[in-house]
Amino acid sequence: MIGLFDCNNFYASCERIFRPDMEGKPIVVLSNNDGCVIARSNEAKALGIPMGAPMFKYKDIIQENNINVFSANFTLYGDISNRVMSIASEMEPNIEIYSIDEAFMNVKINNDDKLFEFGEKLYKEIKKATGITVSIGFAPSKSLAKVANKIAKKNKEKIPVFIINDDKQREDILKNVVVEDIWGIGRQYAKKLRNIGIDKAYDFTQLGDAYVKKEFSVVGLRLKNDLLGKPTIKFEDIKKKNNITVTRTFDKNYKTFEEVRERVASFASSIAYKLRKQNSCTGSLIVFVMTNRFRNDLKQYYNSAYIQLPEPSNSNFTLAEYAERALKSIFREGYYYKRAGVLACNICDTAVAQTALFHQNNYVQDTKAMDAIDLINRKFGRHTIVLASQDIDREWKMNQEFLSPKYTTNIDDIIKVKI
DNA sequence: TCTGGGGTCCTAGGACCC
DNA sequence: TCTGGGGTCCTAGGACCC
Repeated sequence: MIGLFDCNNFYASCERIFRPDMEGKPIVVLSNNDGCVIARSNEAKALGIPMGAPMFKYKDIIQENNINVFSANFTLYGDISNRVMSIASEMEPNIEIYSIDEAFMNVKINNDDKLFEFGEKLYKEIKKATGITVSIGFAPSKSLAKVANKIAKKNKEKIPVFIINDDKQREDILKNVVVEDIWGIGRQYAKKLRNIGIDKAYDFTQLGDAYVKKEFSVVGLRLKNDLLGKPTIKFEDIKKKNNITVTRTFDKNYKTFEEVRERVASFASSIAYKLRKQNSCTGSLIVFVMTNRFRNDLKQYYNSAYIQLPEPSNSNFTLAEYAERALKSIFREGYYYKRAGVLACNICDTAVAQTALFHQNNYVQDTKAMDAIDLINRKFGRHTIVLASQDIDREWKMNQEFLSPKYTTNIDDIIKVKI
């Protein structure tokens, strides 16, 4: 059976762990730069704050209702996530971490009572060790586990575990699931289905294979079979990322090449670091810049450049150098830039990276330098050593007005208890 | 004034190879 | 009138997920 557990209101719950006074009170968590609402507690949802709400448009509602606001603290969320995942892995090592707050598990139990027991134990262990509550669904396939998970989440009073384990029950449930709620059916596909009179997940599973494939591609066909209880969407344990992206919206408009270059160099360094963490290199980069798409009064510009590296690399030096070259090719004077990003494509394992025929890179030296930099930055803080092209004076600051402490990762932020 | 960030997979078309 | 068959790589775009 496939299990799926999912943390409830994850970011908001993380903020609550060390703020028990926030229990039962509305909380929202904002995106970088305090731009949009990206997480809400149940109380905030009930007050009608939608997902993705721009902060400046909802300021009044937030104040009137005394909603507690937090800036995104991804260091904290990432650390809590690691703890949750490691507890789950101890109970079932066959686990696919699907996102920061959810994971599939391939459990070798097919008895409802035993499954429920397993789910209950998982719920309690995670709750006890981290303070986070999860909802758990079990079913023969991934998409059905998603459905089961959703039902479990609605079960407010009991232990949130739900099992789909027989055909009759599965059909009855799918007859009550609207197409919008199917995992893998988004806005466009839902519209398409509604247009041909398909409203429920069950109706979708009754469509012909050829038709589904034509209209929704092989992805849709896989989904159909998966919903029929034939596990078709593969279970994959830990895999490396095929793409790594670092993009940011700036706190203000940038006009000069130097300002944007600094950001791009930092993004490239950050990508290099992420590559090293998963033992990968990238063979090429994409760099993009764009103006503020919400400002109709300003000239708009978007451009991206693809650049190949002489050979795959995960060195800050190389990536920053080539990212800058790419940036040079697309940067135009006279615009107000609001956002830029660097993408690593063609990622490969470091061990099998194909070096150039006339290999001239200082690969060995770079590797040693990167090891040393990583070690120092781990010991003394993330920005102890940066490239000269990066923001040495730390002028660039994200708007983070409501940032909570890094309770679990920074020794100075650990809470003090008076006895 | 202020509007996030990071991923996956698939398809189609163009340019190329033998 | 009729014009093979089997590939690769790259780019762009569209759909989806959290």
